[in-house]
Amino acid sequence: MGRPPCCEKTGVKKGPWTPEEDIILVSYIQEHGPGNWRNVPTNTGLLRCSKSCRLRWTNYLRPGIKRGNFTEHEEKMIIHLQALLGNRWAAIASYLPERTDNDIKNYWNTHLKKKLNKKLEGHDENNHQEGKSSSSSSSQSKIIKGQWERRLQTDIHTAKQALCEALSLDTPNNNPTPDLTEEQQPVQTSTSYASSAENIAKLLQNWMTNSPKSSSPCQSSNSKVTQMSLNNNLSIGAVSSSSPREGTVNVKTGKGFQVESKPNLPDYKAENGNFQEENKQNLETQVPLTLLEKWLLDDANAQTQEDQLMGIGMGMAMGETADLF
DNA sequence: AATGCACACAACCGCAGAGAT
DNA sequence: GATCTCTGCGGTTGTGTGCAT
Repeated sequence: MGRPPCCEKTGVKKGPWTPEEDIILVSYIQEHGPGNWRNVPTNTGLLRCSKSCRLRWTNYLRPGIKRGNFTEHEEKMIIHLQALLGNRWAAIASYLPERTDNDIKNYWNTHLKKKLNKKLEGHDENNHQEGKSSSSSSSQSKIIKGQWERRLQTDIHTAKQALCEALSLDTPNNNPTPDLTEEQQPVQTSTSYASSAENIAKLLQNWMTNSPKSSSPCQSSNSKVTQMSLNNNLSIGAVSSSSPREGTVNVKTGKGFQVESKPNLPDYKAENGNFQEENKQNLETQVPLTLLEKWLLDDANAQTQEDQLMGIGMGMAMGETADLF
């Protein structure tokens, strides 16, 4: 049974999103809430694949996303979590609620991987210089591999401790990014979506009134700059809420948000039923965090869980990441 | 000034999981 | 249980930008 494509391949626009498309998408989601992505292109008139709409929303338009440079602390967390979890970017992202998995993945691929490789190469060179016994790269790799297996047993505890420290230092709501200016800092409010919704409303108003001439598709650099500012505007004041709202939403699937959707577009106040993706994220960030913390702290289960860990993150020697710092 | 290259990031693609029917 | 549909995830690609030559 062949799986049907998520959308018709013909007549589907690809490439960078224009601000106009963003506005359309955001306003639609304001009205109907995120979900039912299959209907989004038809209902909005966007010539985009449903998946593209979802991706655009979850990665860039969704409230609560922090963009810009990763802090040193975030970097540490990513490295440790990657060592623990492997390339499970969504899981890693759940510990950094303001970052998307795509962002983390990109950052890993472009920055951290190189950084680690450099570190590892430095290790290799040191090994060459220190011990001339390793005459070939293959024998060295065997040694490294053997070392890794042994070191895993000891370093896993170090990694646990490091991650534990990282987690204790970096609770999302009380750790403003030190590298960012005040303007760049996401505004932390208790009214999670309300403020961001207002910003979206402002954005919509400004865009409608100020840029009627820009309705032509703007590509290249202008488009990018506009998109960035748009994203920033949308993100302001949309940091994770203080506590997950209780409700009837299926947390796992995120479904059920339509129930309380408001038909009136101009009302951008947060509705309980809308933006449950946000709620879902909050919930998901809490649950695995608890589990991990439990895992970190539960030495009694250490051996069993280390066995489980052997199955993940095999590509990364834990000790190597610990050595980074 | 023109060209080429490397890098960073946004977006796409295909697969898998899970719920609904 | 089989099939359909939707969503999420991870890998990969495409494109814009900045820098070096």
